[in-house]
Amino acid sequence: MAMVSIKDVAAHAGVSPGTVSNVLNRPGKVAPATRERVEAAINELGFVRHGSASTLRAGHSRTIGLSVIDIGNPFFTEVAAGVEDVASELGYAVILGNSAGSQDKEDRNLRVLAEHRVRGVLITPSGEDTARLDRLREHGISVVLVDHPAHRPDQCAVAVDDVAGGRAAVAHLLARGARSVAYVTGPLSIRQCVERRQGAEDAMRAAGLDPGELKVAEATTMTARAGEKAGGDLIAGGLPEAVFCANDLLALGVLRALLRAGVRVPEDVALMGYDDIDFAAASTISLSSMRQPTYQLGRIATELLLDECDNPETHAHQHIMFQPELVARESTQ
Amino acid sequence: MAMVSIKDVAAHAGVSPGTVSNVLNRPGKVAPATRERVEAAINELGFVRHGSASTLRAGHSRTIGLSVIDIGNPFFTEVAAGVEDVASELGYAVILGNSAGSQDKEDRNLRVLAEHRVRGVLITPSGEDTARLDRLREHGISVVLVDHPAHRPDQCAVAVDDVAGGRAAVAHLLARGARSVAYVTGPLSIRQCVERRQGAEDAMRAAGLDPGELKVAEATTMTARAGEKAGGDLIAGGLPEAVFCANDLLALGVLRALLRAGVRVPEDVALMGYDDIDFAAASTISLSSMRQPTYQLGRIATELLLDECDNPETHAHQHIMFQPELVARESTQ
DNA sequence: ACGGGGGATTAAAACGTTCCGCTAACGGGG
DNA sequence: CCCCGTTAGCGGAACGTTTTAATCCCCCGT
Repeated sequence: MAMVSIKDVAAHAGVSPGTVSNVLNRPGKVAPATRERVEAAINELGFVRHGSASTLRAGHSRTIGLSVIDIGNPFFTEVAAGVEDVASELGYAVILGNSAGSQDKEDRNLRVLAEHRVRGVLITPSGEDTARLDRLREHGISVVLVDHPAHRPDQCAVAVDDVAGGRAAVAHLLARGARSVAYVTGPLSIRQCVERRQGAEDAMRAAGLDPGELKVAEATTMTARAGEKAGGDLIAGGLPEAVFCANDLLALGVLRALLRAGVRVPEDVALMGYDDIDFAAASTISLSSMRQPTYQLGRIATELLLDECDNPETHAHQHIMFQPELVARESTQ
Repeated sequence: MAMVSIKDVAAHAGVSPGTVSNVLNRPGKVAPATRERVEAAINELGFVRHGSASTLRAGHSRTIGLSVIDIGNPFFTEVAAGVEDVASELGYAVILGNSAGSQDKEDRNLRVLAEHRVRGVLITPSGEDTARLDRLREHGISVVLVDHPAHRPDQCAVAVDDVAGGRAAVAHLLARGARSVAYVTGPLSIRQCVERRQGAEDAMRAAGLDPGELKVAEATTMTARAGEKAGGDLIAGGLPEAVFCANDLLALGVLRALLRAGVRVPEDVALMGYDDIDFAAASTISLSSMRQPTYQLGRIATELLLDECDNPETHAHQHIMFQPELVARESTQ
């Protein structure tokens, strides 16, 4: 519990506290001999800068917040890895918040972040309520949206084109010769699910089919278990020639249901997932999927955020929209 | 950027800053009428307490650190979910650090945590170097080990019995009639891998077999890709009757290699994983595995840590050792 | 009517750092 | 040898909160 402060270091090195601070923050400003002496004292005493004091005085911290919808989902995990890598490279700490889809929890998390006077927040919002984010901005906290398009022009956002993704996925299925397609989706309250459906319908239309014929099966959660159930329903209701799932977890569940029922994949039914999580390739019948630059999403969002924080005058807000990439594997031949 | 401080609130409510502080921290101490007036002022002005100032003065923060080895591994993700839930319930923020198996990175992360004067740290250490953790304790930061036995008595730790897990897994395989068993492991620098092997050997011994006959295949990483390669090697080198893998990712890879080669699972080869991640059950041939109370690991570790922080005088250090549970699925019949 | 007790509130001193304005010292050009 | 420019280092105020000791005020008992 030996709290050694900058003053102790100063005394030990025979300089003033201000000089120690300079060694810490602008080493170039201090004469080499003095610097060495101070550094020696720091090591000898085991001094660790008090971040809170620093934040208080300097007016800003080296901390960012990350608020995700489901830390259990490999998609967000990979985003978090990207965020953590960049933040750690630049000496920033990451405070993690898991909203678990609840706006209440998200609010609580944002409040904690505000109290910590984080430099900025990376968030995949749970809903479309932008007021809370604007409130953060009023407190001088930058906000970058992750996997979500921007609400407003003076804001950075990094997203992936879900409409294009849905379109490419279904176009791929149709190109294989499928004429009937089912869409297994998560809750349609989720923006991504809606936009992927929209893309799927676009693809039907482009192929001269009636988009109304896209058979939509809505699962209550986006898990393998829910996918298995949806797969069973599909079998009971008459199989289409191809199935497009809103994410890989659903697709793995559907795959399992089909194989159990003796349906051959892809011969009888072609199957596509979305996200290209690791397990898509590792599945026994490897799963075709739409790859998103997930890790990059996290990296770039963090880079934008820190640029906005560190260079507010030169920073240009950007709305980045990635294009997903089709990965064809066994499940679609 | 309207930084409204406790002083502004005080002025607006016609009280002193001290009273506002009391409303915030010991609402009971202040007369109801005054309290209401202050609360109204807080809402009206949109005041948010400055956590750093609070930390600086109070000498401790409402923040804990979480340092894991691989945030991409579903095991740690689930631990993190448990940690986050408890922390959030008690109003603590969680600073996330991903050591990615590198001691350097872990060191950097611990330094950041120390600077933030976190209340305590939850860590799954990358190696066996305990000095760094002791240094944290000297700075008054409590440390709780997660998925790792305690280094010392005056310390909490929450772990799972890996020797027992390895023993149960291989005993299960032997009980099915297997006489030859292979162990597909991650790097033997990882404690868990070593202990699971030890348990496996125990089980051989208990069944009257020579533990030296356990065929050990060491993969460089604990991923499905590495497992697939190991599976190929196994096939090339002559198949055992049963395979035990150090985690589920490896097992899924082995499974894929076997099925591709036309080996029937479990008829020709029985297969066991470890961790019981969600994808074990979702695999086409569902995978038998050793279930660990992963989420609970995170929850309980956090509860212990916060108890140690909040009730230092009554807190009793605990070394909790969970027993893993065998989950038999298709891959072992 | 007076003194005292106790609850509510205040004033002021920290906490450890940063940063700004100053001084002192030094060296080179005139 | 003086003056000026430059640079190193110092002193001290300020950041927003918590907390302790002191003050105020009201009311009760005598």
